[in-house]
Amino acid sequence: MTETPRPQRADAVRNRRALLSAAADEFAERGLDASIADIARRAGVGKGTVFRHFATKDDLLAAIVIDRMDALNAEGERLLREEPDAGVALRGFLAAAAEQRQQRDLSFLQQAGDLSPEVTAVRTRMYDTIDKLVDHAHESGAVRKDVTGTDVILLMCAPNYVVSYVPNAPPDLWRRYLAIIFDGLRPEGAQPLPHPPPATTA
Amino acid sequence: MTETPRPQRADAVRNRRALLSAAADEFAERGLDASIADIARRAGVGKGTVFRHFATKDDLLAAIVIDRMDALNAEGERLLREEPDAGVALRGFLAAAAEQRQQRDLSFLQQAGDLSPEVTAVRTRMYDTIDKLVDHAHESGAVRKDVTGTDVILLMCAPNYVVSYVPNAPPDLWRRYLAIIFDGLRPEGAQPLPHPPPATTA
DNA sequence: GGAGAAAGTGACCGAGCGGTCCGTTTAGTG
DNA sequence: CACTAAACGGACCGCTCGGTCACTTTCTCC
Repeated sequence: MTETPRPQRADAVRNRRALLSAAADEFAERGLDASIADIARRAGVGKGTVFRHFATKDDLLAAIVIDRMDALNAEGERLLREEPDAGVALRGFLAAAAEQRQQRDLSFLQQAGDLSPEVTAVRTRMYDTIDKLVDHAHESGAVRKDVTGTDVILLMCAPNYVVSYVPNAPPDLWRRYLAIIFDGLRPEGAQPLPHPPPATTA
Repeated sequence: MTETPRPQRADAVRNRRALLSAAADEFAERGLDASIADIARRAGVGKGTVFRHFATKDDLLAAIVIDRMDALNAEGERLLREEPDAGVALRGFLAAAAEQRQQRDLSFLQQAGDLSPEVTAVRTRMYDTIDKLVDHAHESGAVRKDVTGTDVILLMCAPNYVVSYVPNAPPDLWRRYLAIIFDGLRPEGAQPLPHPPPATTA
């Protein structure tokens, strides 16, 4: 039943990879409204080629988002499996998220809404992983009980956001703000939170 | 020496006010790329009128930014004068900042860079006020010593940022995240910070 | 109420965008 | 090597945007 969809031509796979990489760079430098023309030029191909590989600009963006979220989720699952200290695991995940986004300024990723069912799927998977990390951290007492997985998802991107307003920020300044926020998550001396958590994000 | 620059006509001041209000609303709803044409329509004037009052779109934005930052700074100075508990004062200021930005979604304000010397001036004034609030909080022991004024400036907008990813968020959800972050600023049980603070933002 | 300056208006311009289309090039195959 | 389908390229289209300008309307003051 499975069709044999004639493998892609060599130049096509090469160009697709170049395009993905150029797009990530370009989005990183100019934000979400980097132009397709610039991306094409950076990848050394014509504009038409971009649309041959990705039907719309959003599809191109979705491909990048899926790639990164998948990698991040994999790291989360690895920590879940291999790191016995639940607090260290959660913090390690948050660090990985911040690092990935800092490496090439990928903060634009956050602005990407629901681009496609695939994006929604990989995001849901990642949210599940985060929920598990937070549950374990609750059980081990590393994180205050009134903080939910959704809270952590929301706070996850805050260090990068904060750092993005520092011109020429050193590449690991985010560690400072992650530390402050993580301290806010710890149970010691925590004040009761003034507002119920939001429902889980769809 | 002071010239007497013939006061503005009545319709001019009326339209200017309408324009500022319409622009704030429009920017709040559509972000920074709300179009001048839409703003003009909302204010009930022609497009040409917008440019009569504000030479460029950036000038219009700058006028709004100055307005809001000035108000916020005034509140900060009031707290400095009237609130004896330095911890309460700092927290009150952060709450005022979050509230102002939430009220009409003004998160776009953060994205506004250096639009004009006036913006830079009012921003510098506000930063001074924040520095004083933080200094007092240090002295009274309400805030950990290794957190600087610049840190607070950077973290100030994080609650709004976080909430902006919750669809149909209740209007004071920001309080939850301000509480978490503020807990991270308190000296009790704080872990040493892993990275030096950035230099004061110009 | 009338003169003149100030303010308002919307058609218009040029630039840049995402996306299309078709003639051309090129990788794979027997 | 020759042939074909896949992939490429870039001129082109329609649209929207910020900003301009010549003309009209409205306020203000005597």
